[in-house]
Amino acid sequence: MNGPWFHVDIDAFFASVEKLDHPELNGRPVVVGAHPGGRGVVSTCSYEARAFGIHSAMPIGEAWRRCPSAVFLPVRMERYLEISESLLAIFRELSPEVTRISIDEAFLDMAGMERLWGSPREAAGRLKAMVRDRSGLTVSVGVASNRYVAKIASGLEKPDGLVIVEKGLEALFMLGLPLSRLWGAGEKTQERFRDLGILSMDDLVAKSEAELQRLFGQAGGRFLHAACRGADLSIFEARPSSRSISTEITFERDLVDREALDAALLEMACSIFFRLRREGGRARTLALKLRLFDFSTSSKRQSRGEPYRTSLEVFEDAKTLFERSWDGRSPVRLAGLGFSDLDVDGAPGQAELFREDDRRQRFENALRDIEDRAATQLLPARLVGRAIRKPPRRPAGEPQ
DNA sequence: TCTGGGGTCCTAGGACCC
DNA sequence: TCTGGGGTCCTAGGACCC
Ligand SMILES: [Mg+2]
Repeated sequence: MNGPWFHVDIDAFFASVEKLDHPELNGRPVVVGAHPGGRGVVSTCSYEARAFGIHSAMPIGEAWRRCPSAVFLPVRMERYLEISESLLAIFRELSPEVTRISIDEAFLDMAGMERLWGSPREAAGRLKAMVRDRSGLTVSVGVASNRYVAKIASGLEKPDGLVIVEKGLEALFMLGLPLSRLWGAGEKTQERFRDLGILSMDDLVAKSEAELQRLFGQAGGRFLHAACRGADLSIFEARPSSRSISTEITFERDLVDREALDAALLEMACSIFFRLRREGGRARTLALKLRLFDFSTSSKRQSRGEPYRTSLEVFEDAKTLFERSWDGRSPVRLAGLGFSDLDVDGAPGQAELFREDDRRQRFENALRDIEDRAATQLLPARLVGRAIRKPPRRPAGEPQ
């Protein structure tokens, strides 16, 4: 934890990749996200689109209204992952200690790298040049003595930014920022700040940790007390393994038909179970999420004594949870299903699994590979064709 | 304008045990 | 008999991030 730490953030990542793959889009507003006219939001958009007030998480319909001439494209996650990997490889040329924290962000521990790459400014310049020359993308870099401050710094001069915070100046750096730059304090917390008359970083710094804990809870208060003075509570510490697996789908139209809902449950049960298997994990807790026509959202979960062994077991419990959750009448906007208590340690357990005389089990283990290759959905005949698929998309690159 | 999908972590209350 | 406290597990909901 000595630093300096680099936080590297790829600029307008998904939209930039689309421009790389479709150079004719250069200079045009590009919106990557849901199908315009359907239900969903903007995932990422180019800076030209941002000039129209479009931003991530905006309902796609509003983005459309703001700029009908923008190019609307679907998310091509596999492609972005591929590019993301190649950038990570570049980062690893600069430092052996690279931690990816999302598809377009990573921390580089640059401690002791001065001899190799010169000052942080020189190293960052080199990093940006390598990325630009080899991928055509630009990144924004934040440099600081801890990860929290580096993360905030990288966001200040996007795109193609570089902000360096000298060691010892972290608190001063934070004091110069509006509260909205406080990573980890989102909409609700900003609202509470206003209600409490906390209008600037100075106001927050003036509060004692005990006071902040009284106002924002034990963990929240501790976090805010540290964050506003540029101290790092190791919130970006590498996590050992994933703790949940889930999937959810917002239907193009609200559903009331039980068979169609069952088909969705089955599809989701298969999906999360296969992902669980692929990751070599075990789970004993299943959670169902429902969002109704009025956007009211609820969840129900249920634990059992032994880990799930087949997707059929998952499906059966999913139906039980669903019956306990749904009134049978209210149109359902979204259904989701997930495992919330992954146990990866005692995980693979393949020997044990194969010892059991469970034909369905073996069948599914075998199908795991097929699923990997073909992403085939496995459905009982009764439900085949009933699964809820989003309508086919328009060809990529077509302006709407 | 009409609100995605994938996650992480925290809180709080009740059950149960020591 | 009553009270307190702590730990763990479970469940529901919420805030937040990309
Ligand atoms: Mg980014």
